[in-house]
Amino acid sequence: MNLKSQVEWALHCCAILCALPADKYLSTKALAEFHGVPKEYLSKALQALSQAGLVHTTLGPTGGYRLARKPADITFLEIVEAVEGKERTFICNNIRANNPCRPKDFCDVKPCAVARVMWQADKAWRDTLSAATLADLLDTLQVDVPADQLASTAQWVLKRAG
Amino acid sequence: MNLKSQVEWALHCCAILCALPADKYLSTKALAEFHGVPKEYLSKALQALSQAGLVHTTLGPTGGYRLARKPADITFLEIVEAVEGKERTFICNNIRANNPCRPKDFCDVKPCAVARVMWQADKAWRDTLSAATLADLLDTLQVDVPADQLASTAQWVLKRAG
DNA sequence: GGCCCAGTACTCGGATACATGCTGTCCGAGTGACTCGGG
DNA sequence: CCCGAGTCACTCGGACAGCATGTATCCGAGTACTGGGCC
Repeated sequence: MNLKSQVEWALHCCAILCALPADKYLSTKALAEFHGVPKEYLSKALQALSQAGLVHTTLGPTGGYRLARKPADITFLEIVEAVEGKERTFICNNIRANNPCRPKDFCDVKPCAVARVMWQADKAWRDTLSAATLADLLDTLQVDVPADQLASTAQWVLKRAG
Repeated sequence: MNLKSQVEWALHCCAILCALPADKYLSTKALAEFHGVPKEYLSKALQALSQAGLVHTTLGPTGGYRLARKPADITFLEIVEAVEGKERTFICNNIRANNPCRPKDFCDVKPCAVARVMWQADKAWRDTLSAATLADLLDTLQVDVPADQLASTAQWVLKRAG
């Protein structure tokens, strides 16, 4: 049970898109070159972000992606769910129904007790992810990454933006 | 990114093993029939539990599995990790290293900021799972499941125990 | 009758096929900006 | 100089291999019960 690598790519791409002027777009090609990942496959992740309404896209030359909202209004959870789907990680097949001691017509009022615990953990995971926004990530990067590297990266983005 | 169905099976099997007298064992065959799952494949999950030291096993006609510890001393996390592995769900490939604006010999002191957030969520998930024990599950079942069904199930287990 | 021993039936455990889904690639359709020729 | 058709670059979406992992199955190794033979 691993998250797909597309999740990592999507998160990093969103971080880069934060450095983009409001009226500009950055293409899949630029994002793929920046991160050193296959362009065609990365586009799948970006399409998912687009369908989820997290990024805005335009066709043609100068086309590409930009964030649809402010970094403070986009959470990690939204990005992860856009790529991985919103389904819970634990799927309950209700195998308790196979219990031979159980009446055939027995009707459960509550979900399986095992599933409830697993879903509670799933919720804790999602709550943590929804508490972190892209703006928080940017703040962290301000501390972690040397200023000159941040500046040159921003310039690289600006140069490739259309 | 879904948990394997073996996780569900392992959890339910542990719940059933709780109803077992301390000196008895329950075979894979019995557990498989009880839950309506393939015997051979279920044995894989039980092997994982055995290797993790959560259950004790014996060979021979009266052989099978039983819990290695008291239900209050076995957490959901231990069972889940026994089957799914202890690795984090988010694996960081450090794609920030591919940033063209980054000095080639740059050495990171901290893990990637994106990964840190993802790992924090992963920790929240695991913390929730490690807070729930099999004893808690039994308490929940006492409330959810009719007493007669619990009793007949316990009797079924006793009958199949060797 | 009691004890020992070989056989048997049953169990776990590892090794082996099949299916599903992630990873990666390719190509065609559609769209917007740019270029260039004509008025 | 202005306008319009054509060209180009880019996105989007689907279709297609390759591979890893989950799913399912089979067979061998080992152990406890069982029945018979022997003392």
